[in-house]
Amino acid sequence: MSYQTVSRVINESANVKPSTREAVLDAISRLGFRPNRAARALAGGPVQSVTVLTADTRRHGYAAALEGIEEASRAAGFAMGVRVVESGTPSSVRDAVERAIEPAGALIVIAYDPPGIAALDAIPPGVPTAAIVETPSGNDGVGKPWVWIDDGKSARSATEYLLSLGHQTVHYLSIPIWTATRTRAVGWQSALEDAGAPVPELIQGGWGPEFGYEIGERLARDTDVTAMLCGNDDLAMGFIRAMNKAGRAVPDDVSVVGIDDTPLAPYYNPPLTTVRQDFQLLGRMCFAKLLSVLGRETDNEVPSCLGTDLVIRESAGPPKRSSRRAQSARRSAPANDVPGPDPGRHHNEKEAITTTRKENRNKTTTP
Amino acid sequence: MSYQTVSRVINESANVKPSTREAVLDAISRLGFRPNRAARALAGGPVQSVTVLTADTRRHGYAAALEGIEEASRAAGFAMGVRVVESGTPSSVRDAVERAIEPAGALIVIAYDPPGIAALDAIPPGVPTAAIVETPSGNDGVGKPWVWIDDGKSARSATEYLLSLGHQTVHYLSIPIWTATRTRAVGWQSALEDAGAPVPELIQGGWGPEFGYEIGERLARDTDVTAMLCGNDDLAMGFIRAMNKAGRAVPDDVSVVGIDDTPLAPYYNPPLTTVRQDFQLLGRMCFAKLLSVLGRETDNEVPSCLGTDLVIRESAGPPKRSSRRAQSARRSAPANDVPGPDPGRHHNEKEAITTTRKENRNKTTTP
DNA sequence: CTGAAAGCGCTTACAG
DNA sequence: CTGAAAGCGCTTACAG
Repeated sequence: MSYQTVSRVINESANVKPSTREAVLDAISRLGFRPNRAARALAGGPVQSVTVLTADTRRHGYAAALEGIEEASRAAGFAMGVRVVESGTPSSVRDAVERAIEPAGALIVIAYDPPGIAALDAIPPGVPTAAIVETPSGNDGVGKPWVWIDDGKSARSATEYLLSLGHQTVHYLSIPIWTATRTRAVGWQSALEDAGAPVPELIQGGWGPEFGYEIGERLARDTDVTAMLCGNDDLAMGFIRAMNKAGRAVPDDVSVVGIDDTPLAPYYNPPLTTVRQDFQLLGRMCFAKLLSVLGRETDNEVPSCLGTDLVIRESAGPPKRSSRRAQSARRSAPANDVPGPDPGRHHNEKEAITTTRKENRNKTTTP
Repeated sequence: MSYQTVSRVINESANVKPSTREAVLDAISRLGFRPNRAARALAGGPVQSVTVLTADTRRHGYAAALEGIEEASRAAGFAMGVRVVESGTPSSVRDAVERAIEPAGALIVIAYDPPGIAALDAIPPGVPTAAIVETPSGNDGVGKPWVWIDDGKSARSATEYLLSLGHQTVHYLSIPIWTATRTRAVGWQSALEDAGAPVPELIQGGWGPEFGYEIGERLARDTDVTAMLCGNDDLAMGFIRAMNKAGRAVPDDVSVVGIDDTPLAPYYNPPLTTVRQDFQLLGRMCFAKLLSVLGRETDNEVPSCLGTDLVIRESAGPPKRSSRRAQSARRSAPANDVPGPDPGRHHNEKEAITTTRKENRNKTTTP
């Protein structure tokens, strides 16, 4: 029973007599043997680890995706590394990529921002890679080991919901826009255009609540703003806080809808109406893509695009002081009948706390 | 110029002629040479990677610590892996530990919960390890490569602050208590005892806002509760939300103080008074401990214990309907003069948004 | 100061 | 089906 045979058993190669396989397996468990990853890697064994290249580890989408990747990779017996890429010169990005490749052999990159996109671009050919990206324009994503969330639809359905409540138009406070695709902005704008509503100027913010707060202060006295869609929940919370501070009530004076459905969204004051995006699942999908790149795909094709769901809570409602046009449109605004966290069923958080509601297509604004 | 010489240059061993060192260094940068980590590890080279064993990657303390570890490890040229340990049988924990050791050679464990504590216990001797732990009782922590936050002081200063506002006593909604030390609870209780205030029964919750919400609903009608200290900000936010839902105003009807100072705390409604605990710095300290375990310590001794700061915002104030004893104590309650996020300086978040205030020791309640 | 040697623990062809 | 051989890229003693 030589070492080579052990290797064969471990790597599940064919051509091992069942009885010797048994013997080896038995010895392995008896002795607590565990193969040395470094030696395997050196000898050219199969890749058993990923490192995730990302510009951030804390913001909702990133952290949740990381969690999903960790779960999936652990389930597959992979080790997972994390390496933060900072924005920098092309050569510093290349350096970061090299250092990420080296211990792992396979890469996942979260390409939501310039550092991430630069890192994805800098990966030398031949390195097994999967990526979480923003919605690719056109057919750019087909055939690539990429996954994304259909956030254009997120913005669209949130905008449509706000219009259906009777708002004359919907303002949009965006997360930073880097790519040419700007999917969320496009979803928002096209929803307005389809409804014949005026398209206000897009407001660019950052990722954190401080930007929402800052913009909120600036807009607090602007009564034209009755409905605000925010590019993520953090922006929405910062914005709501600024409104409250300025004495404007949410949703009575202004409706606010976020995007993401962060863990705190149901417990904000008021509970945040938002669009749920399941980044954790996205992370798992991305790892599945990587597995297929490595030639270890499961039977079924791994999907690339993940849908979203509008979650109606209490931060949006019909406009209070109706303008001329909103007035006539007010008739069928759906009642907001979801009063917040369900007391009795909090353990079953996902199901109990929120009411999910697929798109609401009642356009209430008339051209 | 043989390979051995290159190795010597890379590992900064002495005894290399300056001119050859130059030549090697030059060739390295010209050729973009990068040593293979697997081979180094195999050949018994120095450890250049850590894996972090943790039961969670998303909750504030964990995620922030992970971020700090990542930064510090990257700065030191280390690769960082993350492996989630679930609670399980001793043998499954041991297995997780083995799998974490193998690709890295060095370990950091976040031992805030049973899985983390079990993992720390299961590490075989000889494996370089540092840990983030709860405050050790007595002298248990001295000499060990452990770091912790002085959260007993967090709870104490928050309790003292609430008492100084004129509250007769302070209730405490705890995060889960696993260890015998229960530092936060002890800090709270001793602050009450020192002030001669009655000690209400401790309420045990979980980590997430849903527990705060649940307890809040249960206590909403209990007017004895005028001041609530929560074991973390998530609990505090859930609790406040339940109060508001039940028609009780914060801080007018009940004061709430959290612990942590999460990124959203300044933007909650109302902005949360809380005790800042810098887990990111704690993560960096922990990595420094690991470096010293590996014999690569910096000149200065790495500290083990990290202090905290009370951050006064708007969720706590003097009691409104004063009870007999609080009445007489009401005199010197400090005014709450921090109105929330500072509009003009939001980029400088840490400095601008909050007002930090070291312990406030005016005991206002008399025995 | 700098080569030549041996070995870290595995894997992949190659013989039997 | 299962050994013996060679090598992955480095490092650490050992000679010079």
